[in-house]
Amino acid sequence: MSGYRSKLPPPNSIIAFEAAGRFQNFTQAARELNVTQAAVSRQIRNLEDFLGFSAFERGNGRAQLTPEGKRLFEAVVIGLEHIAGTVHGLRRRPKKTYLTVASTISFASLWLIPRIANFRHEFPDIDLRFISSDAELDLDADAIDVAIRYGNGAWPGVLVVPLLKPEIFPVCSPSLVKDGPRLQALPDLSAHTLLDRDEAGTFGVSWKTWLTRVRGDTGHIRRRVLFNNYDLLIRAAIEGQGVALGWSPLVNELLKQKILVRPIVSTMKPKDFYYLVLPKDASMNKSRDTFLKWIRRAAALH
Amino acid sequence: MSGYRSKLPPPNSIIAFEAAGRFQNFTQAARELNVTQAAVSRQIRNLEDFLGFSAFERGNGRAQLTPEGKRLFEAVVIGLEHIAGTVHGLRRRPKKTYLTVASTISFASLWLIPRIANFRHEFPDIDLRFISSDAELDLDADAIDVAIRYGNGAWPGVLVVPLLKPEIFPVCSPSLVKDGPRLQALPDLSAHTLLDRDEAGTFGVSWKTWLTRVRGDTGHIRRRVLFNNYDLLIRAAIEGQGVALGWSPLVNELLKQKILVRPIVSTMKPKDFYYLVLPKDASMNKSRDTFLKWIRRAAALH
DNA sequence: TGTCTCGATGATAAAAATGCATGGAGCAAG
DNA sequence: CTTGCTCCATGCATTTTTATCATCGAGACA
Repeated sequence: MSGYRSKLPPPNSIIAFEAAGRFQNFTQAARELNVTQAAVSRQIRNLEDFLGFSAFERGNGRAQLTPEGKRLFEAVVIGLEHIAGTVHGLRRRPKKTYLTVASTISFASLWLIPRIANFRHEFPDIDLRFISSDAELDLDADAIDVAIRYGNGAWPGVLVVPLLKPEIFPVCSPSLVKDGPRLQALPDLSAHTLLDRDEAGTFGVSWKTWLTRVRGDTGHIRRRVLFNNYDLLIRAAIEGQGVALGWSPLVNELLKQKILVRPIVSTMKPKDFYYLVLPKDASMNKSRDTFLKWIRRAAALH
Repeated sequence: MSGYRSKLPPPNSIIAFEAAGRFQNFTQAARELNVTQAAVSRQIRNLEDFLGFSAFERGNGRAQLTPEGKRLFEAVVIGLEHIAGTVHGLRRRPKKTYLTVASTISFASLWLIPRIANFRHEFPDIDLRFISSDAELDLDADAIDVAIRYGNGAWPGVLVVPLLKPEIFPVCSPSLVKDGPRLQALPDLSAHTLLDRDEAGTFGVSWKTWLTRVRGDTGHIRRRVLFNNYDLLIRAAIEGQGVALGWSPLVNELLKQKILVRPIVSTMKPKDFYYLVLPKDASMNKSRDTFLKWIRRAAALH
């Protein structure tokens, strides 16, 4: 007996292979594994280098298991499952740790919450507590481990890491484009109801500001409806009540699912960012580091 | 289902754990895996961090599996064996590759050959061809992939990497020390037969040179026996026929096994090294890289 | 014919594994 | 009860491995 190092492909590649084989799709496997597609591609390549044959038949836009690949896949599933089952039975979960995450209401409801299921699933041992508030919170006083703030990053007494660069552009429901008045270029906005953020909102860009920045003047505005809550504003847009200003990271998912569309390509790129904000004395905290890694990756995928 | 990344310990640690569990000894496991004991120790630590319990009971100079560790070990063996068996059946061995290694006769017989079994075992797919010659060979003409040469490293047209720093000191058989004339300090050498290298040998240090360097003069020499082959010379020393000059990397193994001993601590450190010598156009060659990695590690362990 | 999606790949950056050197703990033998 | 072994742990530096980023090309779809 001489150890499995020489009898088995690189162990990491086996894990990647299992996921890739299950989905027969590297991209999906990558998503599950929380890595990029490129990483999976290379891992599979490593595996195949070791094996000396192709485990996947690439080609027509997909990756299908070859017959050998399939045999291997089945063995891997059985083997890993055997180990994983035992591990599961034996493993002593580390004490649940609590992690407090603060963000604005709109960011939480439109960006964070929709993605958080993935995090809970990946890291069931980390209990999250959310604080959503548009006021600027005191990290220490509220025992906040991580905050997400929009602004210029110049906050004293905290550590600051850029997370997302926003972009602001008109969005509306697909039905409005189809059935409502013409809406293809900036001047067409005059014929529409504009859903606007109540200026009382802390930050946020009003249509007036946006039009001034993008076209130079505001032009004629037929009707404005005001919301003091971006979440409600977007909901109104989804229902076809008018045209809203969509914030890129926040509405991306809705655009992707075609619940909202961008009738006009004009866009505005504010100087400010969404930042991750950490208490300055950020001591070693595994849960927090896990969360940070996760959220930065989630942000990279928009 | 969410992928084994979260259900299994770091995959590499599983491989290390299997070896460590099998030997119940990190040091031996490390040897098998071709890594240091430290590496194994850390891998086990990783595993245990994930598990949340100790897989080994350390303590009295050994590492014994805990009951949980044992359960896990059994599961791991079954799981890995299942995968490895299938891999074994499916794997297409890469075409055997031939690797030509040149060295001096003495280096080959005293250092390389004794260690090469390990290499063959680790990398059965690499076929080695040896060229042993004390003449300086032409790497290209003889299709040599790797040569080991002793000297100052100033060879034109080749790549040169230091491998071993030699040291030269008297050695003899243990019985000679016990039963022969007193042999504890330099002057005692006068009473002994000195086994010497025929000066015709390309390099090599004669007793005369050695004594001059170490003591200033040669003193009285009772009897010299000459060999034109270092291997034979060492063999004579082992049989108790006299005192030889041992070259540190070459006789280390014999010293370790107490087939030879060092009656006198005086030592001489020549300026020259054993070097690995590669053809300058060293194109990508996996077998060669594997061999280089192996030999450098072997050299690190003397 | 554009527009998508999917996988591959070269250049780098980030992360993990390893080596090295060293320390402490037990154990065995003088 | 000291000395010398062997064995595991660990801080620090380095090497090796992995992953990312940014692109590309190929096929699918409309």
